[in-house]
Amino acid sequence: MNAVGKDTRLTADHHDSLRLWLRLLTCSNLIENQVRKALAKQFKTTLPRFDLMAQLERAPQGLQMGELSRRMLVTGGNVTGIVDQLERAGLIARTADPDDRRAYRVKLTKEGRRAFAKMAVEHESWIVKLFDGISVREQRALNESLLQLRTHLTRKTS
Amino acid sequence: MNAVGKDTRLTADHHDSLRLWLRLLTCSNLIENQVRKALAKQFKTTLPRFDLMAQLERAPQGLQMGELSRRMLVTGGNVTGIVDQLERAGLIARTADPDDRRAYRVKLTKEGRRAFAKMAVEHESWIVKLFDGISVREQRALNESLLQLRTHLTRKTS
DNA sequence: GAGAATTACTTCATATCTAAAATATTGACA
DNA sequence: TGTCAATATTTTAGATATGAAGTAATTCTC
Repeated sequence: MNAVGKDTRLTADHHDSLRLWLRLLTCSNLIENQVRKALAKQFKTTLPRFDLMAQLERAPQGLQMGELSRRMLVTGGNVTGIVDQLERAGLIARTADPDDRRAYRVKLTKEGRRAFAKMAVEHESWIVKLFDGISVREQRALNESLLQLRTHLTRKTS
Repeated sequence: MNAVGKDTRLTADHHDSLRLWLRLLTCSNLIENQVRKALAKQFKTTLPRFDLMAQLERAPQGLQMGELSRRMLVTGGNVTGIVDQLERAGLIARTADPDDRRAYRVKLTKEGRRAFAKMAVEHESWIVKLFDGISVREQRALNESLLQLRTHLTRKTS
């Protein structure tokens, strides 16, 4: 392949990456908007609050603020605000961390667990409905590709 | 397949959809965070501003506020705020729409076009770097899958 | 073991973002 | 042609977001 041919190919690849990123973002935003609207309508809550509760649900021993921040891919200041809101609503609680007096251990309250359980069932059904029509084979392929991409990005951006 | 078997399979599929969505969101957020930081560091600007300018770059005749809102997948009120900021910075301009006195036609200024051209080159190189290490074949496959998904979601959510 | 660097968290200023209400203009239609 | 729903935009209140600065506790290091 000559120099011009190579340049052309590289340029095309560049545009491929860009287009890939834009499509990824669009798909993500389309789903996010649907879920946000459904959460607001059916449960009077928001996506970040649901996300935070979902993180806690998977960690019954509780999570530190910093750990929540890392898992949710948002800054610490942001987590403070969301935790404040959920705590005010009685859905989660800050408990003292026995090993580190700087840190909290944030946990779901009993009411929080009950509320989340209800929302999680509905949430899953919304997602299933959104993907309904995409073949299981295609979904599995996408799932696998995105796992690879996530691994790649995590390594690259950490 | 008996009833129990079918239930099991359906449940597994449900979890597949959910996991697919979470991976999509994570990948999207990881890239978004990188791009946001790079835009802030190198160009003292933000992702929504860059996005809005990118939309205008592709539409030399200008776009109405509502059209920007639809293309960016955000609400109209949000667009008002971002346009205000960019206009204050002299990068875009609201011009009267000759056919509709309710509407503006938002356009890049000459300075806006110049500024965007510089940013776009860098932006593309960041994206290429982020995907560097994922094979071209894999990127194309993902690209194709996401196009399908986008089409599917657009139909489903409109 | 005292001082320095690090870590965990909050606070602050500012920029997005949404949903809903308000304003102005357009277009359809009886 | 007057009325009235629909459309284009802005404004408002409130919830997320970020980055940076501040406070408190821990850990590293000599």
